[in-house]
Amino acid sequence: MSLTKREKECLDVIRRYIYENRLPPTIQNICDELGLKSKNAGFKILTQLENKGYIKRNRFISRGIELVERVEKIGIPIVGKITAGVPITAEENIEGYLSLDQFIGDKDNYFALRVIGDSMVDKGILDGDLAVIRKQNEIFPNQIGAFMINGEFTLKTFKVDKDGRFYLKPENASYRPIYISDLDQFEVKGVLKAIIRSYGEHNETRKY
Amino acid sequence: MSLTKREKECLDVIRRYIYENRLPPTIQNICDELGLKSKNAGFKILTQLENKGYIKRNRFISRGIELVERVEKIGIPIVGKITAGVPITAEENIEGYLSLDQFIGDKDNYFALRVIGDSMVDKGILDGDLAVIRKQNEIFPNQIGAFMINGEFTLKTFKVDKDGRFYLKPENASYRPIYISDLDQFEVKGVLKAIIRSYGEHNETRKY
DNA sequence: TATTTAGGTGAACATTTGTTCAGTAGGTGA
DNA sequence: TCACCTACTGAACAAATGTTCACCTAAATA
Repeated sequence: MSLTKREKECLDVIRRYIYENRLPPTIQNICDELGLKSKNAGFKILTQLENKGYIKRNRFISRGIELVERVEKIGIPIVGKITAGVPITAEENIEGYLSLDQFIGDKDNYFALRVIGDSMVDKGILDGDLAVIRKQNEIFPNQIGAFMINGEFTLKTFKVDKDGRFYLKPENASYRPIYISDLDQFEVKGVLKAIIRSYGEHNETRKY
Repeated sequence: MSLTKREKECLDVIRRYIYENRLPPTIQNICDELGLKSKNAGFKILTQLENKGYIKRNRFISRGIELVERVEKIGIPIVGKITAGVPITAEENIEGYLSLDQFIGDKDNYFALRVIGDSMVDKGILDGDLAVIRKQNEIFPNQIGAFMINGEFTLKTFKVDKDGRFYLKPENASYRPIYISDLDQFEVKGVLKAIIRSYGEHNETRKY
């Protein structure tokens, strides 16, 4: 069932509140955020969201709101295709959200990136993996990081050769290192902090 | 600073409440669990836990309790060394906890396993990775699973050869497949659902 | 012995919270 | 035109919530 504009706004408020406070909002909190003067207005929207299956409510406890959607939506943003020039965590780049409480404390400094291609397989990073990146503009040699080079976004190992030249090393023998010259537009976007890989359903018929 | 018995009990109650309800408890909730008749008793314990740095409190909102410890403790258990014969998720096997809200709903059916060795590197599973396993006693061919064979716990790909014989395939050319005979004590413990790898700190000196 | 500390009870309180009832106003479709 | 929906306001209320004050008790400590 589809959401009205107001219901969607309400859902966003709930998501954001949980993200920021690590616990669900009260009805009053929601009303404040939506600019509603009567708690009843918020109460009704919640009931609608519940009926449409977007939230679950525990009527016996305060703040008893639970998002039915995968809680991925509450955590750090998963960046899909990166649009060059646009800030990484801009809305249009976000594929979903990942909740990894390990990173509690400075969640804002993280984002996740869907790995495309096999250029890092030798380090056990496969196509489709989720790379959790901590935003930073500097990086140590031999660290794996996320880089923007000539408008392209990429995950590689940062290296410095004996002559002090920088290059990005794909961890796959069939790819060549990318040397960075002064002519290149180059930017360190962050450093790899974790890899998360999900295994889906089986593809066979008989179970044992 | 160390905890008194009661403080530790209180902390456990908070952890469990969050785990079960996905939001922090009220003071009353805590008192109920601890068998306290006066909210003041719980209030005081919370203040002590706060002073000792085990929780943070937001005094402006209800349920404003936040665990300071890594929230890893609230999620699914991370199994370290497995003691043969002992249930996998028995206390002595548990290395820590992992919070991965992706698995919300049936968290109880998951555990995480620290990967030891390089027997699965060809599938991008490295030494030290965390393998998230869903408990089940059956598995499809070609799925990666956790198995107990002759008292040893292992993560391998489950295979059936053309003659219908079962074997566990290490994903590393230097290891040999393990055929399962009727003489072997063999058990399927679960199926691999995710791999999580954390990257620690740098090991270089100069940052760029 | 006197005092501190952990661990309570019990009552009181101002707010917050969830909820219900009774309305209002604009827009849409029959 | 009428009914209906979305989207509110406003008032009321019982219960829950966080907090404070006064006081109790057993065990450890000075």
